[in-house]
Amino acid sequence: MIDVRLLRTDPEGTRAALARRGSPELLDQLAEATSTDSRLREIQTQRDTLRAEVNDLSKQVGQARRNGDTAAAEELQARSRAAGEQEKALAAEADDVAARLRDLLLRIPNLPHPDAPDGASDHDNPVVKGPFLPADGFPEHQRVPHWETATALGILDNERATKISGAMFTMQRGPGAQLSRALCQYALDRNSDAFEEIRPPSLVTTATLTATGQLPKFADDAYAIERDDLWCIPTAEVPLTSLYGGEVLDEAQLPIRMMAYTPCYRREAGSAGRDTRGMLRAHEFDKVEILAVTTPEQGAAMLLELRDRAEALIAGLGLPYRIIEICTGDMGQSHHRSFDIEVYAPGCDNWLEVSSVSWFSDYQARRADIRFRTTGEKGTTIANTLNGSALAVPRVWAAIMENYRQADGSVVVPEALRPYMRGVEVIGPR
RNA sequence: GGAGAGGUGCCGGAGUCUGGUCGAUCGGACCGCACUGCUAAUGCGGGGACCACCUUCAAGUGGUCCGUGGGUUCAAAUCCCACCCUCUCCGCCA
Repeated sequence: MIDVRLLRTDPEGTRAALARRGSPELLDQLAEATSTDSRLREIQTQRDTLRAEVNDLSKQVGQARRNGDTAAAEELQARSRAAGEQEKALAAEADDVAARLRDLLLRIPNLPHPDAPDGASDHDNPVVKGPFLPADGFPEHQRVPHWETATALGILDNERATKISGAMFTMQRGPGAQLSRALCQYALDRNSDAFEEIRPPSLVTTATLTATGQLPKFADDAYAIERDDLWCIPTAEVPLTSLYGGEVLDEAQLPIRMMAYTPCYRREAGSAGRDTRGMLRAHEFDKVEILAVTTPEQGAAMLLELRDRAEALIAGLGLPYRIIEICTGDMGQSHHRSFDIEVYAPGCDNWLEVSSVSWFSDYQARRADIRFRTTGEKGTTIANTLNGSALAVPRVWAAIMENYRQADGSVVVPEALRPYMRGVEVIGPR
């Protein structure tokens, strides 16, 4: 959620910043929020005045009763009742207006960072690093889609996954299953120098899913467990961001760095029929997420730290990659500034998004109510949150199947993963 | 799932039966000052969060906050209802 005060103190700047996202309806919403906000404050002021009157009269009633002056007490009581009735009506209106304002604000996206590139869609995302490709290109034996290679090797069994759970579910077997786990372990181990490992719940409350921005706007993308009013997490970002929700931290604790491996659940509501083969898009997948809670000043540097860490993981696997920056027209609702790491998959002849690193400024932290206090100073400040996929397992798995495929159809295990593979160095036919 | 107990400020813990003088007793921690060669001890003083108004530096005024949300009342930490969470016992269970 953006700060309502911005609408009052810098309406022009706020409007200009949001205009960069390229959505005209958004500016209408903004105008509506602004007028709703001033209406709310007007009513609140009136309501508070009436409340003060009721409070004051009530005190006098108590006083009169103690003095045994029943007549005066009853007269005061009647006046207080009348004021109370007016107050009640105004309070109800204030609650209505406040609810409308909150709903509007929850749907207004974050302001893009001044340095975020302008653009209308994903076609305008500039490459900011790379591409890093092998000097002599890709040999013919790497031009095989991973699903063919992996199915032939008996390590991918999507047919049976579909039998068990339906379309868009995947299943890895044997060394393929080991490889998935190895990637998780690798990503966690490589960041354990600075990040606390968390094993959070995968089912969360509606409030938790609202804090990170998935609700109310994107309810269709998430799996709901209605009977228990819980939701399956689409990413570890959701529980980790809310971990300190509702708390006031000490500035000295910041930045806080956390990481988690979790399964991720996505309905992929808008993507039916897309990427149906292989491992590129599934309702359930594994991911290691890295996340930070910082002061506003620490945000910019942390964004680069997370990006560097995500990049190091991909580079450490010897995969061809590039880094793109997300332009204003392609940014997610909560994003302030954001980078994607893409790996090249020669078999699909596609750049695969394997990591997305984002700075949310105080947008999520305001929803989650994460604040910090500076020692010796009054009041609190809303924190900043950032996160990045350290490693999205299935797409990296797929990229390995294609980039490490040998002429005989076997797949070499990248050096960095071998410690986790029980001695398997090459995945051959089973 | 059943029975019982409980949820109050940074922490501990009163207040709830008997509604008003309770944003809240007391203690600890913390901060400031005094005392002390330094520490400790002691003494004195100070506290939160959030919203609006007013100034917009400081201060001030009003409102809200005693798990959450409703209700009763002139007035609710206190009475009523629902829900959430914690603890103990029972049941079930990897």
